[in-house]
Formats: sequence, C-alpha cells, structure tokens
Amino acid sequence: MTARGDRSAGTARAQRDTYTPQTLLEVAVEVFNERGYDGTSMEHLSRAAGISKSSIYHHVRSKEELLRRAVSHALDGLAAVLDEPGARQGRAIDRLEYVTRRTTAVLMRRLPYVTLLLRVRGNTDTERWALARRREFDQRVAALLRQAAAEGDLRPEVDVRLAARLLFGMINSVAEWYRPQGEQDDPVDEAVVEAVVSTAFAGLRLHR
Amino acid sequence: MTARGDRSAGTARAQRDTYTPQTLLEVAVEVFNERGYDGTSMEHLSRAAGISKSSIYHHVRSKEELLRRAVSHALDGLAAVLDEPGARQGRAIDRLEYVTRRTTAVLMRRLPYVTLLLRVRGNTDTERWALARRREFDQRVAALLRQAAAEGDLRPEVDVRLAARLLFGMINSVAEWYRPQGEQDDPVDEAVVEAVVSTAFAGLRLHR
DNA sequence: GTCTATATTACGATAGAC
DNA sequence: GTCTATCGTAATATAGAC
Repeated sequence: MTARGDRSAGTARAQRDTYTPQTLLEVAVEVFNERGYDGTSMEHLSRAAGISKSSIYHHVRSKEELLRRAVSHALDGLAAVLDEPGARQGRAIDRLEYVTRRTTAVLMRRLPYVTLLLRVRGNTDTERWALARRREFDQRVAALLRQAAAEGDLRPEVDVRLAARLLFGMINSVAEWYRPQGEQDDPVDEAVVEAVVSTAFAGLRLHR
Repeated sequence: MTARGDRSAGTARAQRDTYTPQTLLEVAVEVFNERGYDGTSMEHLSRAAGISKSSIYHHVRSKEELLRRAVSHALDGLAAVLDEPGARQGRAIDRLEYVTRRTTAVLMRRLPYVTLLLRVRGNTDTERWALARRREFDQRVAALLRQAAAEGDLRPEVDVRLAARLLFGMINSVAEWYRPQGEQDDPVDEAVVEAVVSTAFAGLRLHR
C-alpha cells in the first residue's frame, strides 16, 4: 500500500526495506529502457522507486553514474563470454557459434542492461566509453568470422564484413522483443537461442 | 564562410538561400540521429542549421513536429512497399522475399528517417502513433510469413513468430551501420540487399 | 525570414532538518 | 536513509523589432 510496497510488488523482491546502489539500479534501468536515458528525469526515477529525488543522491552521485553502472554490467557479461574455453578452442566457425549462443544467453540474463547498452548514442564521456568497449567486443567476434573464412568453413559467397554486421544485428535485435517467461530461475529460452544460431549459421556455414 | 554556407557544404545542396520545412527537416533528422531525439535541444538544431532558435519556429511549430514529419516519411516509404505488385502476387514466400528486398532498399533510400523511426520509444503521442503504424507494417509482413508456412515453403522446424522477429531484426539492423557510398544518385547498395535476402532466406526457405 | 530578448517551465543536483 | 526546500542552469516556446 505504501510507495515502497508498490515497487516491490512489481519485482517480487520485497525483502529489502531500503535501497542499495544495486537495487536502485534495477529500477532505474527499467525506466531508462522505457523512456530512453535522455527522456528520463530524476523525477521519473524518484516516482518509479517510490523515494524522493534527493534520496536517490544518497545512493548514487548522479544520473550518469546509474548509466555507467548499467552498461558496465552489460559489457562485463559480454566480455566474459570471449574468455570462456568454448570461445578459445577448436575451429573458428565452432568458436563463433559458441560465442553466438553464449552472447544471446547473456543478453537474456542481463536483458535490461544489454538493452540499455545497445541504445547508447555517445553524447557523454560515459557513453563514448561504453561504445568503445562495445566496439572492442564486436571486433574480436569479427576476427573470429575472418578466421573461419580463412579456414574454409564459410560459404564462399559470404562477405565477411557484411556477415558480421548481420549476425550482430540479428543477435542484438533479440533485446527488442524478448521477455522472460514467468518467474523462472534462468531467463534463458533455449528455443530462441537455437533459432538465432540456426538461422544465422544456415547462411554462413559451408556444409562439406 | 557564413554559417549558412557551412550547412550547404555538408549536404551538396546549396541552391537554396533559406530554409523550408523540408530542408530544415533534413538537418534536424541528422542531429536527432546523432544525439537522440530527447538528447537534442532546439539550441543544437539552431547551431546545426546555422540560424537562430526562434527562426526554426518560423518553419515548424515545435520540435515534435519535426519528429512527426520525419517518422511519417519513413512510414510512408515502408507502407508503399506492401502496395507494390510484387508484394501482392505470387506465392507468399516469394512475396516475402520481395518485401524483404524492397524494405531494405527503402531503408537505404530514406536511411536517416527510418533510423529515427526505429529508435522511437513512445514517450509522446507522436511517438506512440508512430509505434502503432510500425506495428501495423510488421504484422502485415508477419502474416506473409504465416502464409508461406501454410503453403509449405518454410523449413518445418522454423517457428514463424520467432522467424519474423529475427528477419526484422536483421533488416532493421542495417540502419545501424549502412552509409551510402559517395554521391550516387541511388543510395541503394544491391550487394547489401542480396546479403540480407540470402542470409535470411537460407534459414527460412525450404528447397524442394 | 531572421534576429535579440524574454517568459515559463523542467531539469540535475545540493543544503540541511529529522 | 529519507525528506522538503531550493539553487542554478538549460529547456521549449513566444514577443516584437528589423
């Protein structure tokens, strides 16, 4: 019935009486994704969190800090995929498929954070830093695709640069519509992961 | 050397001394795409156009009118594709391929307008109206995909709902990176269109 | 058609009480 | 940890001269 109760009702996470930077971030990221970062005022955040504007500043130093924390969380999840054994061993085409599969899963597990990351434009230092880190990730995946071509596992007519962009486009577009079903422990829908992988690799992989 | 000259230099369209709503829109849409609509102030627009803030209001009634004109132009282009003969005759799978091809081409011809449309969030009436019109387009294409499945032209393992989303994701992602080459008459790159079509339909079409 | 000047409101952030 | 009150700035838009 209280404003705080209203917040908890929406997220089924009512144990906490007060906010931490982390729990406040969860609320903020949701609002950022609904309204866009620039379209969200501290007043919007305060209403969504059920506390006053000035109380938000007790937990974080600025609106931009919320953005930085959010995109960091997304980028850390994506970067970790490239350090997993499946991304480092075997033929490049198989590593690429592994990375596609795991990237899609990370996108689902950290959906609001990755969604926000994908919409960053570059207006502030924080946003430009996020874009640079994201480009780094993209380039490491593009390198995998180039190597797969060199190893002769790609269809010969595939333009590698173009294919990399379409692959990312397809994976990232999942953030536009994917919503986890019910209250599962793991929000990853394997059927969606399989659809992404099979759709993308039907056009890439050379079957010999 | 003047501010007006600076504008013209960027767009190779220097015949006009003053702005019309249309030419002002071209400038505005560019800035909207760089900074995001909410991240763009009338001050930003005035600097980009080389005229004062208040002069902008001589041509358009508000910032939101610029947005409405822009997304309208994008939506009109997309909607027209569905009325073309190639989208209305033949097997559904072929009509779907035609629509994919033509939608990608429209995206390239009206790139900044479609880019802006794809980023609209729904904060204002104008934005919600644009989202509704866009959903209408999406649903008509999704219906084509359903019909292609009913006609037995899709791979049996394809989830139609999912496939529609991945198809749109791939097409729309072209707006994220595509930049026309040089100063051609027609900014459509057929190689990119072919790559989109062949990548998407390799995972969709059943070859019998 | 463009300008300067300004009205009015909304924004991010801080001060200081409880 | 949260609040009310407020500061300073930047936002959209208008008034009226040229």
